[in-house]
Amino acid sequence: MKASDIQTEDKIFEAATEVFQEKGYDGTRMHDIAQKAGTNKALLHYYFRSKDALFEAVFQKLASKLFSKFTPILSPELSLEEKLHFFFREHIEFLKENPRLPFFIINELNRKPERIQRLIRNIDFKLFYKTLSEQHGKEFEKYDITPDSLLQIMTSIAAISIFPFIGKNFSKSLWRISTKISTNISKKEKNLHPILF
Amino acid sequence: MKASDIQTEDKIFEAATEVFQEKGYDGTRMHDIAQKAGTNKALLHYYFRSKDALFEAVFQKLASKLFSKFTPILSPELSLEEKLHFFFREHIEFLKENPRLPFFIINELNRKPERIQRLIRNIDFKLFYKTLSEQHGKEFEKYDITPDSLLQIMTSIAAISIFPFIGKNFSKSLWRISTKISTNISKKEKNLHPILF
DNA sequence: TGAAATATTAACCTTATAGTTAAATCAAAT
DNA sequence: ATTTGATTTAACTATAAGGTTAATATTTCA
Repeated sequence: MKASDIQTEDKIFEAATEVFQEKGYDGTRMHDIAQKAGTNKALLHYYFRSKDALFEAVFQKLASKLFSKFTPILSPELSLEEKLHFFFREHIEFLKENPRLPFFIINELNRKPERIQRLIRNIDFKLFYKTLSEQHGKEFEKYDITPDSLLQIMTSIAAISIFPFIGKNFSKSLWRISTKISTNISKKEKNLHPILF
Repeated sequence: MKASDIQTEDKIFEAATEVFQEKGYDGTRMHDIAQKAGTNKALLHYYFRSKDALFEAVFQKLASKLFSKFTPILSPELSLEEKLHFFFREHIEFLKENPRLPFFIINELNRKPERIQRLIRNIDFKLFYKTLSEQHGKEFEKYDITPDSLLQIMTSIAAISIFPFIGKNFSKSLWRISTKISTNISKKEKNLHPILF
């Protein structure tokens, strides 16, 4: 095995990771990945057999990378409040470094809904809720949190932290304009479209 | 001009609307649209010249359809609280009927960021904030809402209402499993993956 | 070293897809 | 009914994209 072996395979994998995240499966060209990796198409097939297989490898890696960030929620050392703080701090920090990741995952889960089953199969929700209940039962009662509302609450928390990254380009543009409001004098106050968002 | 004129063009447009929303630009095949519309490819080009042109028409229609839902926010007749109620009720109702719309818009805004400029160009944010201030100035002061935090708050509101639809397939699966928790006895409490979401 | 295993390249193949064309059909007005 | 212009169809073209192959280069290790 030569020294550049793993390097080349890694280069391809990294390039694929970038391009797939950026363009999605349908928008990605094998040629583009090869170019980004500094090699040629044939090598992608040499190492990964097909576009599907390469994509699968990238997806699995990225999905577990994202989902592993949720581990601390089951940690017995943290209070509910600490977990919330931890979640927002760590998770948003992570998303800053991987801004395209949530959108990518959601997009591909939508393109191939079968994936979801495979991802979720491994979760034992009963055990999950039981564990949380044992750790935070009193807090749950205090806040009237049931299995159903827990899921709702967590969805909202996820929404607030993830959404700005999903609509990043859009938010950024809005932000840029909105900051101008404080400093700029409006030049013309004519036609306002009824578009907010 | 014959009677079936508008009908055929409309059929194509509707089919295109469905397929583009479902698969995105890259994932859409002209052939599929033609089939769904009950015609053939050549007709798509006859009426809409190119895939790009057809897509552009669909996108513009859908974008204005979505954005027009935000109009009531500037209505002088409603209080801030009424607007919030109105927003959640109407907007979520609308999303129930067009579940793929937000994802579609975000996806395509990301694929062609230039679109954002064109969409946002028409918004006079200064006037927008001024109008809202005049209508709800006291409430804004009371809640310490500034131009910046207003945008943050609206992003969070949008996030909570839109996100469940964006991650719909995923949420649905989670929900289905989570409701089982209440009724089912766990068969095996073995391997729990550290995956939450 | 030199044979075997592994890596790399360029040229080629096949299929899928956007787009075209030219002929056929149809509706309506003269 | 004939002409005219719009509509529809099927067959075709060009190209882009995924994938293959066979020849060449490089590394490893007996």
